[in-house]
Amino acid sequence: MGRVPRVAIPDTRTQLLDAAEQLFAEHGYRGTSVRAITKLAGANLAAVGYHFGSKAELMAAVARRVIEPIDAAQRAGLDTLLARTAEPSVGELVEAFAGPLFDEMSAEDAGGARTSRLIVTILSDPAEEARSWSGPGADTVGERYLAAFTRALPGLSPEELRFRMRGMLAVTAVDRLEVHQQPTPGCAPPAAGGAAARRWAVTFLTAAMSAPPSPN
Amino acid sequence: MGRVPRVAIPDTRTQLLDAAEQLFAEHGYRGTSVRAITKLAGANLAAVGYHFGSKAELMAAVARRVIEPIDAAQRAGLDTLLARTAEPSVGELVEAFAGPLFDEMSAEDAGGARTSRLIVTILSDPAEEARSWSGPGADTVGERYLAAFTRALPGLSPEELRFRMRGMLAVTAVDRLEVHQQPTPGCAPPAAGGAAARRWAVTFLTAAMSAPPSPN
DNA sequence: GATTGAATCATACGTTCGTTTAATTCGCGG
DNA sequence: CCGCGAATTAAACGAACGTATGATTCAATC
Repeated sequence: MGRVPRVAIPDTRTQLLDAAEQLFAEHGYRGTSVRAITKLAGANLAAVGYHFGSKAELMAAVARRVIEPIDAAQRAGLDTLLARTAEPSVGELVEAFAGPLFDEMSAEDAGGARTSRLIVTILSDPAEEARSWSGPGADTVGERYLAAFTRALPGLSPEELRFRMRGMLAVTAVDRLEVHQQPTPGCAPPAAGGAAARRWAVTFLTAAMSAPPSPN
Repeated sequence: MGRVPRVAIPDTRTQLLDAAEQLFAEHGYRGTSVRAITKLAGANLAAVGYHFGSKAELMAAVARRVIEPIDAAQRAGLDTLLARTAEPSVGELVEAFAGPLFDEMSAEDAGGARTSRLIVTILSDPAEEARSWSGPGADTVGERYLAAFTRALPGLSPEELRFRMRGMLAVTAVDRLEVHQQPTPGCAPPAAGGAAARRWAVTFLTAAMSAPPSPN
């Protein structure tokens, strides 16, 4: 289906990816037109169709490019952790899981803001298309962390553990989201920046994950 | 600007609100057309313009109707808490704050799924319009809880406390979101339902909120 | 029974959307 | 110098969008 250029990697392609990443992050998938993307990229309107096939496939390519380094960092962090000890602590697992989400979304540069916004856009988009944007990679690394947390937190039911892991993702994603989108006039900006938020998140999430099981 | 009906409360109006709430929750604001809303409501295409003025004002009305009972329950919970003791515990504050978010979004009925989905839609919509949808009421009750948490958690910087309160909202909203939108084929459904999720959330969030301040 | 005004209706307007088509440009190997 | 294919371009397509308009229905009022 998707027409694929046969030989070289044109510069227009990456410029389209850059423009799409920025605009999708700022205005959402449906709020961004192909015309706006190609205009920002300095390309022709038909370039999206030529290089990616459709607007949806362009979004999928953008999502893959954004998620891949985060996924790799989470995977590597778990690998080094398991290479050192067979039973990592909850705090170490939280750090390895949530840390990359902050490293790739550093608040200092504009790219971090776009990344966090884009991830929330993907996670919260009601379209079924969005479910295929992230790809299967994120699931497998999630399953590995789930197994590691299961060993670190005996006595916790699988359902409650899944709830807590969803909470981890929610805290990192939504926090970064509001930081970047809301000037929040009545509130002083968090001048500390992304480094502080990363510490706060690890503290917050380690305590949350370490909580004893709920009484049933 | 917005034409307002002068005398009675027509049934069409609430049917439009119901249909809009459902469709906005399922497909997002931009993904829902006025035509789809009026068709589901069994009303004429022009009914939205007549009763609400525009699609955006309809969304604002839907958001107000959804958020108001949650806001009232949070306010009432804090009131009864403060009437009993001047210094509520962290766990009590978490229960009073996060509890209504689960009560209004009970997983058993379809309305709860719509509500949670809709709240996430509002929170994550990149449009500036969305910022005015929730109204100022949520801010004031949030400020009251912030003050109460400040007294319950001395030694925590205002910035870190704000981070943690954002985390509370994120956990409840996004958890409910994924529960309802993702069948997650490889995962058994959380048969326990909303009551268990509410206990899990209170446990999770109480531990998170009670964590000692991060080292700076 | 005529009048009034809220409510609903069919319909059209102008715009914007994603996609497609066909022509054109351009670099490079033959 | 020619031709070939990748890349880009201009232009148009049909569809769907939000909104506005004017006619029409209908129950309550005098």
